[in-house]
Amino acid sequence: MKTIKSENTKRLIIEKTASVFNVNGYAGTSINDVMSATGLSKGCIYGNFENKDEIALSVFDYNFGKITQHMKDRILATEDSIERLLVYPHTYKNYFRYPYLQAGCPILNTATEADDTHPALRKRVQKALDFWKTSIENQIKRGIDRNEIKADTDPAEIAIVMISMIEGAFMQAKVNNHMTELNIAMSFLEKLIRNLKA
Amino acid sequence: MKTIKSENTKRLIIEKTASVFNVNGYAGTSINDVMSATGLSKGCIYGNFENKDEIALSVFDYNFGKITQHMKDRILATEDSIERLLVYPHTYKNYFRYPYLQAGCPILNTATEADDTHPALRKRVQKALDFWKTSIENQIKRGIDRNEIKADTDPAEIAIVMISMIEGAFMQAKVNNHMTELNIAMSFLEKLIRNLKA
DNA sequence: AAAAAAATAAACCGATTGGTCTTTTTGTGG
DNA sequence: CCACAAAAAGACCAATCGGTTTATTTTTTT
Repeated sequence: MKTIKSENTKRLIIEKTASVFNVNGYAGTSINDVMSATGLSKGCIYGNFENKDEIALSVFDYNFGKITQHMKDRILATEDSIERLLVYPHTYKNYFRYPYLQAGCPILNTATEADDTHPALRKRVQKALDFWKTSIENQIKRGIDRNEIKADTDPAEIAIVMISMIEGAFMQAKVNNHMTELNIAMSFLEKLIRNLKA
Repeated sequence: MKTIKSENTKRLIIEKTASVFNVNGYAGTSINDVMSATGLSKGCIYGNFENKDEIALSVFDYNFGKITQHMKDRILATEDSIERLLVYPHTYKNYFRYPYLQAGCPILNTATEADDTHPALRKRVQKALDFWKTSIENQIKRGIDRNEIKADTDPAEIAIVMISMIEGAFMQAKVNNHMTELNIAMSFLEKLIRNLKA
């Protein structure tokens, strides 16, 4: 019988280790790290999660959910399709403002680590990436329907290009620890998006 | 006194573990992995390398060197600046043909793992990334001088956009285990490059 | 307030980690 | 062919790994 308390600790573990996993990676994060991040004992952690995998999976969902929620809020704040697409470069240009992006993009981090080594985690990233791509495509289709975006725009192509540019530029920002490349890439992406205007 | 033999084993260790580190990452690769990949004993490995760090660093240099050499060869095979720039999307479109890219782009893999955790490795990635960016910039500048590329082209901007698109698209290819996104992104990049023509 | 159940703490487990040390093998110069 | 040094093998080390088990505490139910 699940109690409120156990759900609380479960959430606490996820929240407190969200950035730990994002920084150190799956292989780089030990149960000891989880213990010190949460202040909980090993027994407590294994009482709430089956194993390390389950924690990592939950943490990924949590991190991705945070970004998704943020994007959704920002996108729904405007009606114009072009403005909606611009939410992505705008957000990543100011990524340091968002705690769940400061440690790096969870998709990028998890993808590069899990692609060859962790099937379950990899599947999550695949789904997340597909969800993201579909969201962008839908916004573009909506824009075409509303005559705000050129009719000959290829939604899939633009979605892929947007994701590629964001993730690639983000990688450079993280490794260089400065925003120069990210800003330039995001400004370029903005130009590209504005060029889609009907 | 360094003998030829020791240099040979050192090279063997690097070559045999190059893909192992690229697949499993630094934290995910153990000395045991190095032993089974090389068929050598622990004593032998530690006789040739100070520690795991030194192996990882050497392996990164090796992997990056391989790609760099390949690009250099391909680029020097043509005189035209646009064609030279196109070498990048062409190569990554066919990355599966190149053993040192099959396990993933070492820059991307190392960057996402080392950015927050491994200063020495991170510095290597920074240098590699900077070298790559400068190379592209120089090709663009050369193209402008030769009147093959539009004079108002911003070399830094194009270099950053190219690297971002390649790395971001590559990440998607690896995590999805198919080429769709990579092909679309690289085709887009080709269009973008051809558009630079004076 | 007592009993039952759930949650947490902490001792404990075998396997594996990166790394060292000693022994054995191997290649080389006289 | 022998002596010597370099190189490789393998036993060994403490620390840490993910995970289990048992004991204790806290919460809930009666």
